Formats: sequence, structure tokens, C-alpha cells
Amino acid sequence: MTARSSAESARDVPEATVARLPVYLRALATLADEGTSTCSSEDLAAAAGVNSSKLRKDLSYLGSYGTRGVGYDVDYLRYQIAREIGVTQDWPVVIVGIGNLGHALANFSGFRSRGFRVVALLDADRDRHGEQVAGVDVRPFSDLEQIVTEHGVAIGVISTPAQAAQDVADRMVASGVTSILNFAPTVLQVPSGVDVRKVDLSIELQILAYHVQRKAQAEAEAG
Amino acid sequence: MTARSSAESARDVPEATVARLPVYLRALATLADEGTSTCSSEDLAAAAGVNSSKLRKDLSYLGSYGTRGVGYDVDYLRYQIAREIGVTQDWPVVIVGIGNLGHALANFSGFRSRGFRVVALLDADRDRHGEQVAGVDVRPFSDLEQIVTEHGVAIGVISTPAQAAQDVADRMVASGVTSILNFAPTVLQVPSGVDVRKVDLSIELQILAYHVQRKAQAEAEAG
DNA sequence: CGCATTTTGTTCTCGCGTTCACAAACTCCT
DNA sequence: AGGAGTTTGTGAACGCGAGAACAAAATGCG
Repeated sequence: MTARSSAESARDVPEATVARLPVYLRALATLADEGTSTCSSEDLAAAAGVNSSKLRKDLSYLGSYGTRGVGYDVDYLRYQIAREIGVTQDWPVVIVGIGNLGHALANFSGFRSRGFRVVALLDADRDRHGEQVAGVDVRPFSDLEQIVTEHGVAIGVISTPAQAAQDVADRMVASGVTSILNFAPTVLQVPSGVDVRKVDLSIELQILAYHVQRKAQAEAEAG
Repeated sequence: MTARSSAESARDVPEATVARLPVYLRALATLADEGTSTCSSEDLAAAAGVNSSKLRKDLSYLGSYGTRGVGYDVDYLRYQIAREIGVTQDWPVVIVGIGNLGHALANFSGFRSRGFRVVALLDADRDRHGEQVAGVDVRPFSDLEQIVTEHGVAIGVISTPAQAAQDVADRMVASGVTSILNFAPTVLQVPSGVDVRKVDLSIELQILAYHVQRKAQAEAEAG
């Protein structure tokens, strides 16, 4: 039961759980679109691709939002998870590096629909300035600090080449950004208190390649 | 010391270690570019952004490739890790879904430089067929099976909208693809034996948002 | 009203991964 | 050659997350 400090929902949700909450949120959205108003932990777990026991434990960190013998109200649970993650409000986001990937990110529809708003696209390349991508002007990288301050940006996305990424990250942190999503293939050094998540295509491919090779070897040895 | 079955290096490298090997590989490449021929576990760990103890343990699963009192030979270790991952050979890859993201992926230079070769770009949209992206023709999705068979493709990349992803995955698996990198924001159902790794922008952003919100709450409460 | 059924929320156990700490092994200097 | 100094490789302890199993609570029916 773990008595809570009056104000808010649970503290210290495990990191592994936090990483799955957005998956549950999406699964609930799908269920809602299909017209489902109530679901059991089995249903939701299947839609999210996880074990139902794990799902129930994850949800239990947020509170007790289900009804025994009945299940979960889709809309209600959806709201509770959204609130826990923080996507009931709008997060301003700045994207730095408007190459091929930056274009794709700026046009990504999932941004707006999930509580994120691209307030600026920045690029060091003078030739790109003034260009419009997804309805937003591309502006000089030097505008970073002003934009971050003005809009209260906490989240920055880096889609520059690897060599520029560390500098961009440093400038972001200096401007007040506390969370960075890094698509550049490099390890970023940031002060403690700043969160970095990385998305790295070639690493993912290499992990897949390892398993392919391993399977091939296993088969070869088995004869 | 764990005596090995004559033929090859260690079996059962932990999954967490496998996920870090590509990071080490990249760090070693950087060191090599800087002209470093030897490095200690501390040096490499710093470059890779991990704990040196963890690095040494990770490497110990592959074999004993260092020299006590000296460190690791950069080129030698690099080759050993590349061989373990399997990137000493070339992996043919097929990309399905040539929208904004597909374009970015096709143009991604890290593909070729890390042992991956894009053998085909496929899209269901008839209007795109014949278009060239990064020097490769965009072809109909229906060519999938032929291409997979012809080139022995084991790795497929999905960068379609969410609604098409499951069908694409099914067709890939039916054609003989055993590993899928999924950029579509949906949970894929695949038979056991098929590896799926997912890259999901909006999930990553939501995880960051959670932590931003959490920090903000903590500050508010601290006064 | 009480019992059977359903489904949640929680407890318990197990295995994996991380980190510490140290012995083994190599180099260099005298 | 021997000892001091380094650095690897590994054994052991610890903590977190996954999954199974069960108790608690709600519904519906006789």
C-alpha cells in the first residue's frame, strides 16, 4: 500500500517501467480508436507486447487505477498515464541539424500529436536559413540561447553530423536545456543532471548483425 | 579461463554486452583516427562513456585480447570486436518505406562504412518507383521476396507508417528475413526466432519529458 | 444473502547485470 | 636478476527487474 506524500502520485517509478509507459499509452490509444472502453490487463498487455504480470506491476507504481474483476477504463487509464509521463501539457522542442534526418524529424507527425511542439529548427549552414521545413523557419544556430530562454525549452534534439554534436550539446546545456535526444553517432559528455538518450542506427544494425551471425554459426555447427 | 570449444570465441555473450560492443568499436575507430595505437581500459572506457570495470568484463567475454601492465592494441582489439559482431563481412539490407525517414536512412553514410549495404529500397507508392535515392532505385514492394532471395538478405528495415508495418514485417519474415529494425511506431508480432529491434522517436521524447517533469516537481517541492 | 467467478494488486523468488576488489601478469628501472 | 609500478582479467557481493503465484476485491447469479 505504501503511504504516499499527500500531493502526488508515486515517486521513484523504476526506469524500466518509465520506458514502457509510452508503449501502454499508444496501445490504449489504439484500443480507444477501436471503440473499446474497458480492457483487462491481458488485453492491454497483448496490445503492448508485454507480459500481463509485468503490465500490472508497472501500473501499480502509478496508483490503483483498475477495478478487480472488471479491468481498466481505457480513457481513464490513458489520462492517468499521460499525466504521469507529463504529456498532458505541451513541451516545446528545438531541433538542431536540418539535414536529411532533421527534415524527417521536423515532419514527423507524432511530435505534435503526442504533446511536443517544434518551436525552432536550427542549422549552422547559412544556405539553409530562411528555408521552411514543416512550416517552421530554419534559423541560425546562434539563435539557440534566445529561443531556449524565450520558449522555456527543456528538450533538445541533435541531428547534426557526429563532429558537431558535442559542441551543440554544450551550447544547449549552457542555454538551459536539461534533456537531449541525440541522433548523432557519438558519445556525448554532459554535466550530471542533464539527461541524454541516444538513437543510433548503426549500433542497432550491428546488434542485429551479431545475432544473425550467431544464428548462422549455430546452424553450421549443428550440421 | 573457461576452456572453449576449439572452433570459435566465447558463446553466450550477455545481451547487455552485445549492445555495447558497437560503442567500443566506434570509440576504437576514433582513437585510431587520432593516431593512438595502444590504450588502457580507462582510456577506452572514457571514450565509450562507460565504467572501466564494465568494459574489461565485457571484453573478457570475447577473449583475452589485452596485455596486463600495458593495455589493448587499438587495431587488434578493433578487429576482434568487429569479427565478434560480424561486421568484417558485408550485410545486405533492404529498406521498406521511402518517406522522409526512409530517405534519411538511405542516405545515411554510416551504413556503408560499417559493413552494411543497401541492396534495395521498396515502397508501395507507385509514384515513387524508378526514383533514385542515394544511387539506388526505388522499386515496388512486391519485389521483396525476389530481392531477399537473390541477395540473401537477413536484415530488413521498416520505415513505413504504423498501419503498414505489420504487413511489411509479415512479408519480410515470409521471404526469409530474420532480423528487423522497426522505425514504425507500432508493436510488431513476429514468430520466435525473428529478432526485432525498435527505434521510436516519440517514446524517447516521452521518456525525456517524464524526467523533465519529475525534476520540475522535485524543485517545486523543495521550494 | 452467500457463493462462484473474474481480475487486479502485491509478495516472493530467481536470474541478470553492475560494481568492487584483488590476484595474476607484464614492463621498466636499478 | 629482482623489485616497484601498472594494468588486465575475474571472483564475489549487491541491486534491480522479470515472472509466477496468490490474496484481496469486485461482479453476478441462485
